Amino acid sequence: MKYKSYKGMNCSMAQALDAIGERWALLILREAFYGKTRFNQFREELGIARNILSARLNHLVDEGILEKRQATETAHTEYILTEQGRALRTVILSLIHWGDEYRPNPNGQRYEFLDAESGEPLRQMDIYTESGDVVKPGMVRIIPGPGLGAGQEGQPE
Amino acid sequence: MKYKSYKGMNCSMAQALDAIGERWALLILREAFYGKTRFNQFREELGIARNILSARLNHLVDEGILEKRQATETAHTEYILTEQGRALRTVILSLIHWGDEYRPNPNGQRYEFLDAESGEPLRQMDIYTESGDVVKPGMVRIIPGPGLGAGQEGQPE
DNA sequence: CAATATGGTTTCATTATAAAACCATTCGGT
DNA sequence: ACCGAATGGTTTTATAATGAAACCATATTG
Repeated sequence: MKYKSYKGMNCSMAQALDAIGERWALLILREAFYGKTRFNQFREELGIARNILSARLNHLVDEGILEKRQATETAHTEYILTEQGRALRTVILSLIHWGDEYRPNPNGQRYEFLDAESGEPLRQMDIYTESGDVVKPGMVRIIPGPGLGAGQEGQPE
Repeated sequence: MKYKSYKGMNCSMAQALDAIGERWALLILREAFYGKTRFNQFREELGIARNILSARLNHLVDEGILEKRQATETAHTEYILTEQGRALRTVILSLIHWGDEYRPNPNGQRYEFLDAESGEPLRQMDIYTESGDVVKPGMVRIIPGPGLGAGQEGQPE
């Protein structure tokens, strides 16, 4: 793969987008998050071309985000989220919340989300300090870390 | 526009990805989040081709995610996050956190994030119930909402 | 044993991206 | 007034990714 890859940027977000930034990848992962596991489930739900779906699933398996399994007995293939894949839930839910807010479906939300244990609804995704206060938009301060060559300073939004 | 656009899926996450899912878009928005505002700042920081950067900036302006301004006096152009754009901070920070965790930069993080008011570091992005409990991976329950159902199943095209 | 389900791969036309060249305006100095 | 650099683009042209359709190989079902 030569066209893509933001490699050479030693930046973790670019690496993240190398793993999941291709067209369809996040929608596939959303379906996985919703519990879909099979090739044809993804295909039918998303209307994605077979060859592209195949390429994406292989890529996500290579990246360690999905795991490919042969279901015993029934002998069909399953694609299951790994721990890395499940860790993308914050990305997925942030996107869904943003879309619900700024690009809403005229018929209302397709799904609603609850805590499986308590049955409580979820909070909107937000940014918190370690002591639990909400950080307001524009109030994130960005400071250089060890991975940056000394000098440049990031500014608040 | 035939290649892009996940239209026809009446799903807010697909709409979100139509707005910000193209190659480079999220990296541009990250730079905007970091305080960059100018064409050449984006270009130099990201190494993106001028024509593509131009196309992306125009698209993000059309989507209402960036606002284009003529800086008074100095007469240079500025691209500023709108409220919609700032609301993508949860998406951006989720991606950065995931990348830091699973695709770390060998030299360490490029930036660290603090609450501008208290100076406190930020929590890892996570999912919370309305009463403030963390929802563990795999413990989100997804139930059908009003947008699902009646004669509209993700009919592609 | 034929039909169907499943999970693909191959081919080819279309579309997006990247690099480089070119362009127009403004600004700062002499 | 003139020169050169800075800024913010647009226009080519080659290459790479995508999408649709056709094809294929096993398994299972009836």
